[in-house]
Amino acid sequence: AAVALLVPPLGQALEARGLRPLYDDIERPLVPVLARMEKVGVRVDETYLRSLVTGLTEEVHALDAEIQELAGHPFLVNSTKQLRTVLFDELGLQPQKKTKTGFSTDAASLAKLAGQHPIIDKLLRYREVEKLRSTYGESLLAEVGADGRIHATFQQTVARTGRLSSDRPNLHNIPIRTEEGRRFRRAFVPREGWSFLVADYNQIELRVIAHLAEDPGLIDAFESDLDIHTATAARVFSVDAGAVTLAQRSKAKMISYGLAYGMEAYGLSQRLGVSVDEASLILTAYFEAFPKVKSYMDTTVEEARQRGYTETLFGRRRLIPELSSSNYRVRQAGERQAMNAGIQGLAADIFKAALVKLDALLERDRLESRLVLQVHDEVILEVPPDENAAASEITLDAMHNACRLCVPLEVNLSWGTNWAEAKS
DNA sequence: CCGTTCACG
DNA sequence: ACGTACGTGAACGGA
Ligand SMILES: [Mg+2]
Ligand SMILES: [Mg+2]
Repeated sequence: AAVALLVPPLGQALEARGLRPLYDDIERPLVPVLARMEKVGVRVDETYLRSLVTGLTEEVHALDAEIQELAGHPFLVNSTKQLRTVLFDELGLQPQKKTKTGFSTDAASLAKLAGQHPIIDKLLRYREVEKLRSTYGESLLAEVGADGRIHATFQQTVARTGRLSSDRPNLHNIPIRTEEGRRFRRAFVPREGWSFLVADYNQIELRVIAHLAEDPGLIDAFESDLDIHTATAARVFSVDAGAVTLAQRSKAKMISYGLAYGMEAYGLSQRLGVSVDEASLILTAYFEAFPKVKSYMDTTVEEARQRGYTETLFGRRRLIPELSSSNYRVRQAGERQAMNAGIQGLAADIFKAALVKLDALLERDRLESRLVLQVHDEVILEVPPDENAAASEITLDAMHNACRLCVPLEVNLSWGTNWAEAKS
């Protein structure tokens, strides 16, 4: 009753900002879709998860002892403060970079010290294993409910770009990049006798950039049959696609990823392990090959500066007060946020539209298949054996046709008896 | 409660 | 309120 009083003013606020379609067609219909996913949850193989934890706990324990032995005295390896003292005061290793509170001990800094002392390799391994044990072992186990499933909360109003987030637990950052971590994905399994269908967008942010910037080279690259990074490298380094080296491809790939974040020459140089001068040359070559990407970025920042906010293609706004800060660094950070918001935000809008559409199609066809997870550009469904074909078809349809851009939205589909299998 | 670190897209 | 790549959430240590 009291809530009814909110409808007129909130409705007017939506109208005034042109947000009515985004709300009516995407955000509001998405609420029950996410609610069902939370309620359904995802099944976890608890026994298997526990076995992973056991192995990791043993290794962490051993590494912990070795590290303290190499330090020459007991200390809390998990304490960055104590570790700083050991590395930079006692062992005399060269500090690489600073944080607010002292010298950094992050993995990138440690990696630069590799070979200078045997403690470094042990620490890197310790960090990796301890992360897996604590965050994805113990903590995930504690979230498994009496029904053998994990029920996260999917936040619709947290991320400033319009993305979803997941908490208690976060199911958006389950490991995949290392084989060791990827084992945790195997713990996520479908209902007995059913299968997982995983569908994810191929390069959605780069496609969004191609669309927004209307860059002919980038659009062409997506319409050719070439691998996108190879096609990009060919243009950047002015060689035939067939002559692109692996090193050139990986440089092109790194730029493409950094693009949506407003990466500069320094950032590129750090990630490529080349000099800032070389990185600067590569970045210049990129923007010469794709000039409209450059002008899109510039225009986006300028518009945001004037209005105080960015807007996605669907009208979603993000205020960026940092753009009028008197502090140069703060202002620069604001510029990168402005560049990124329209890109990450449009990809999120498209993905949400796909979720709503997919849910409607599952309902329309009275399928038992159900959405159990989503991760930014990926959906995971559990599917009974007799619905494989139908589920594939509507998932592809919903995602492929969620939005019409000037480049196709390509979707990868795969099946598995666990989350890891269905991603490989 | 903050800072650091690190997992993901 | 920050060096330099955006967006999250979580574990841990320490004040
Ligand atoms: Mg929960
Ligand atoms: Mg993808």
